[in-house]
Amino acid sequence: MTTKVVIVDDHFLLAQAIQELVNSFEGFETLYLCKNGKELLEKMKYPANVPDIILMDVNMPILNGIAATKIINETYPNVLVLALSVEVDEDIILGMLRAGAKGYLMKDTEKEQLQEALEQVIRDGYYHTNTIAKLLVGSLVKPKEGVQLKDRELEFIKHACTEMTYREIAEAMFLSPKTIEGYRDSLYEKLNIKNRIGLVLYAIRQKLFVP
Amino acid sequence: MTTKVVIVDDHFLLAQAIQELVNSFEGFETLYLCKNGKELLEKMKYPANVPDIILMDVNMPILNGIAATKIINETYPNVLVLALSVEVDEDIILGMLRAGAKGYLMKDTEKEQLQEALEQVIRDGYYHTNTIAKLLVGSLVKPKEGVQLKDRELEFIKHACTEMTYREIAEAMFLSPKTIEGYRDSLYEKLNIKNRIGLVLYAIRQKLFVP
DNA sequence: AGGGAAAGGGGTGAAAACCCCTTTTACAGG
DNA sequence: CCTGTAAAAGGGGTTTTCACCCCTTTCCCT
Repeated sequence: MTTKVVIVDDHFLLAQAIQELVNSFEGFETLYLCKNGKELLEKMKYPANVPDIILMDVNMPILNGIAATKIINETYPNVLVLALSVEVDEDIILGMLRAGAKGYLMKDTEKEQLQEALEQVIRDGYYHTNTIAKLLVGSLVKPKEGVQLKDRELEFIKHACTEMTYREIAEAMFLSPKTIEGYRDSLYEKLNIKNRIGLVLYAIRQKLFVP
Repeated sequence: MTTKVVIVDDHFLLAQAIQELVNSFEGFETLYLCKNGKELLEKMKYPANVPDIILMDVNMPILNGIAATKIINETYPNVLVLALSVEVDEDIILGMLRAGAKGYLMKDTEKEQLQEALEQVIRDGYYHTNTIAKLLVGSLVKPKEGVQLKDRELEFIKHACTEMTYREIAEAMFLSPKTIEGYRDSLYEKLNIKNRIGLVLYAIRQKLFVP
């Protein structure tokens, strides 16, 4: 019996291309392609459309890979999700794995490695390259220093990433300038930074603010 | 006679996949794949390896698409370069076109569109989607406000994107704090910004500084 | 030779940012 | 009801930044 694969990727050219690759592997066939997570979930409502393996892109519009994977894992625990991405961002990779992806393939993978991944994930239930394995270990060593930011602080940070003065930020947030200064000071403490530039850099690196 | 195509992309899986697509088109065949511009130029030293069309990724290590395209265009003016990228950054698209690319394909292109592009570039010498055409017009309308920054100013901007005070920046650049303030003030003027945050945002958006 | 950028340096006052510490307010839990 | 805690607001003093002025030196170009 052949293993049924579904490819979810908004880069349609890539999706079609991978489809041809997968179809060329013995014992594998592509059921259909999807452009995003939403489309995939719609399809999978019909039992005939539930595959064995989903090759899932991470960066997609509408319903991204992480969210989609999470839902898949809860709804169809027997479906194996393999992440497929150019993204090398640690947070994103870990996000996918936490969401229940059984492996993470870079898009510069060789043809043979894709086949290997598909076969291993069927056999063992997971597939991890050395790169990803190393990352996993790293994330255990450094447990992601859980600096907990409150809603109001996040809002403030976003404002701080503009040319507004603190007085203007205070007005925009309907607070006293002094309160804003309070937010700022406690953030400086928590995040171990010295001035507003540090705050902006933190925000950008944590993707709280997109420049 | 078949049209010979070469695919240059460090995402090897994608490259292989596109290869299979291209080979499935009537009248086209893939000569070989390359992982970057350097590899391509090495190959093309042998006349038998000079293709009719190059499908060129933009983001590559070692020798990127823009640089490679420029060299190809000077050395082999008869070779048609089609850019192939996920990149939607206006500067990069324009860079590729200025470097001599005959078209710019998004990686979410449909199979049929790729075939169309290959055929049209052979027939007419170019291929542009509506999206790209619109971009081209836009770039003519807004002639890229040529704010000319001097070396010393660029150096200062990079320092300004850190938690250093101006005094510290002055020390790092072996200048008087006053000179630094001079740079700052004239940049505020030139760039039409009000404070250091604006400068940081400008630097990031212009890719002078990568966070 | 002279005019004009470009680069480096300087002064001052006002505003903003920074830092520490207190008070008020509000509200949940014993 | 009282208490503890956390958000909000504030006071006051120091440093930094900002936004104006000003000057000299160097170097390039016609």
